[in-house]
Amino acid sequence: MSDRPAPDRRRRDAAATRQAILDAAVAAFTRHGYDGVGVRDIAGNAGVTAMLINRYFGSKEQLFAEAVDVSFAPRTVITGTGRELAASTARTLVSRTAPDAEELGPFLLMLRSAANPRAAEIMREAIGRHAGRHLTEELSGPGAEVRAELMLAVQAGVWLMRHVIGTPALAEAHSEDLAPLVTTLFRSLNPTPADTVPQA
Amino acid sequence: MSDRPAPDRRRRDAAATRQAILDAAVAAFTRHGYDGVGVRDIAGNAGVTAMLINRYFGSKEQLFAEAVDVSFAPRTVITGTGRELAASTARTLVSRTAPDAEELGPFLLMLRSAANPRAAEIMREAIGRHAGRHLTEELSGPGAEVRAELMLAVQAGVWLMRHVIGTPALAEAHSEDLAPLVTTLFRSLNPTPADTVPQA
DNA sequence: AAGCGAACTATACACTTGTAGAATGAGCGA
DNA sequence: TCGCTCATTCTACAAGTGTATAGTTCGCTT
Repeated sequence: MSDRPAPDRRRRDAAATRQAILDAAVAAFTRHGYDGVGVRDIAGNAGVTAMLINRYFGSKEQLFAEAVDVSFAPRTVITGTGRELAASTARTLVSRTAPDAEELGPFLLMLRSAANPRAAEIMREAIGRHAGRHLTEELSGPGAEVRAELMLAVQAGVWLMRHVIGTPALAEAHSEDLAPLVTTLFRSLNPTPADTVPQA
Repeated sequence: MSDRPAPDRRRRDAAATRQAILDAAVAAFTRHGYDGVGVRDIAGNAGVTAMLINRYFGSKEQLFAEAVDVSFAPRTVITGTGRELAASTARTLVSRTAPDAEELGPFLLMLRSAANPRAAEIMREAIGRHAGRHLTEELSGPGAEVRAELMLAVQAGVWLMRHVIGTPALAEAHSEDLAPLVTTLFRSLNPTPADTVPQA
């Protein structure tokens, strides 16, 4: 399970090694999930021995926590603002979940690690710290938190069905056909500021 | 990890034992995912030894395949028909994903097993065989398959954020507040038959 | 060049995993 | 009551898990 070749041997550099481990961890956890990777795999991809993980991070769990933080922090869970938020985010989501796309990201990490309760807890906290807060600010109005989390839910669901499970219609759908549908979904969660939240 | 007490000892009855194993497997895979349970756990909950799993199902993987089929087959992934489909399905989804609800179901099984590629493949096939086909028939019009799978995606996403990750706003939301939002989501995927699919 | 602290590795342990093969024991027809 | 069949269990194995302890070697400082 050596997803990528070990980088050139570093001259002994603690900071660089730590970073290499963290990078390898983000990639590996994203591809295989928390329980799907062993510390030996991660260390191997970083070009070191498994023990260094404990030395620099304390445990696999703490490494995961840092990897989650890295993956969730700067990522563009939403793109665009105001009226363009829905369409822009939908386009980004659709293009990133395309079968050939290779820019993975936090949703994949979340989906593939969700089975582990401790991992789920760690990810919940990271969402609160990063994506959730950010999204809530963008979606004004009553119940912004709930609508923000629903928007995350929709994105996670699309990632799941289109990229992880690989449901045929969704996986093979063309971007130009899929984006409008997803845009509609997002818009129903983010009505233009003057509107009120639609009630059923 | 003995989630439920072993049932009373059966008199030697191959069919009943097989069924007991299958029931225990559905429960265990739903709660912990494919990689999160061992055959010894499942067998223990069924009141037998791990070896019987191989005897009756061939392997853990084949047991999982049967468990997936059982879990996906008769479940009500959608409820109601026509104009009531969106609101009815939303109500069901919201009540089932409530924090205290204890009727689990196929979405949890899917989310918690998604990390394993082989499990994902098995589940994709089961969806095509059951839920996907059923839903597509209900959602007429062009692109029904894609919209059906998007509807599954939304449901999976809500399950994920509300029940698995436990994102605070969604987890604590009252049903009467959440159901209308989800209904809106579903409606945008299932416009009343006379309408055309909304374009962005 | 010597010494020392830090970066890194080797070995090992206790445990769990899925599954194979042989042994056991219950229940039923005779 | 015997004896056979098959449901069920026992024992075992090879592989893999996370991590602790102890050892090795690099490279900077003096």
